[in-house]
Amino acid sequence: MNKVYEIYEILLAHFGPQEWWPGDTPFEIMVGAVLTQNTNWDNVSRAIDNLRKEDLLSFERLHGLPVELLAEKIRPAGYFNLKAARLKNLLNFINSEYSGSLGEMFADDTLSLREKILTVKGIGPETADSILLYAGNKPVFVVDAYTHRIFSRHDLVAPEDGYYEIQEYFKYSLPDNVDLFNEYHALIVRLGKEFCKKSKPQCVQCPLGKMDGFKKPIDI
DNA sequence: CACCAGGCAAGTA
DNA sequence: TACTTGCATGGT
Repeated sequence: MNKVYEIYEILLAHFGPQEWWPGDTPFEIMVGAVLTQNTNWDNVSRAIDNLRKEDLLSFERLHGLPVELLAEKIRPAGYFNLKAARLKNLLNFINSEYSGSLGEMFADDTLSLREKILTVKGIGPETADSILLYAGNKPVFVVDAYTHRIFSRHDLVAPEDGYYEIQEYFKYSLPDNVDLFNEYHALIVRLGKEFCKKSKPQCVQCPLGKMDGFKKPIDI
């Protein structure tokens, strides 16, 4: 039993299943993955509600919407001009490469699809992996700022480690399972929000605080 | 008032 | 290659 899996079990027991993005369409999940870049999900939710109200949550409707109007709809998500352009880039890519069909896109080989998505301007590693995991149900582990902060504070990865080093660490520590990757990332975000803030290094009530083999609780 | 939130790309040296 | 900066709304 390795520490990475051990932490997963502790978090699941402590928080319960997070049920991220349940019941939504892959298209809506993909849109959310772009809108949530460096942004609180509450704000993203408002933006998605604006799109839903006008029945714009489909490839055809969103692809046909001028970028200026799209920006206006997603204003609450922040960086709205930037994100409108990024969504357009992604939709144009799916249109030209997969005839606008997400089903066709996700039928592609996962690793080559990942490489192709990464060529879209505005889609980086975390957004690409979020789309693959949460919209496409592909076994790809998503690394985010919380993952880096939590696991480096617990001395399981180095502070200078980048996205791919951390992703490899998780990949080789866990079974290749979509549901596990889905739940684990959601649990990490939950833990980060509640116990591992950027400006508050001390995790007094942190559920990981009592584990053997860690230098926890983190003292500052 | 300051700081943060489920990043990314472009600019600088 | 390794930092730094712009992007922007809404909650605490």
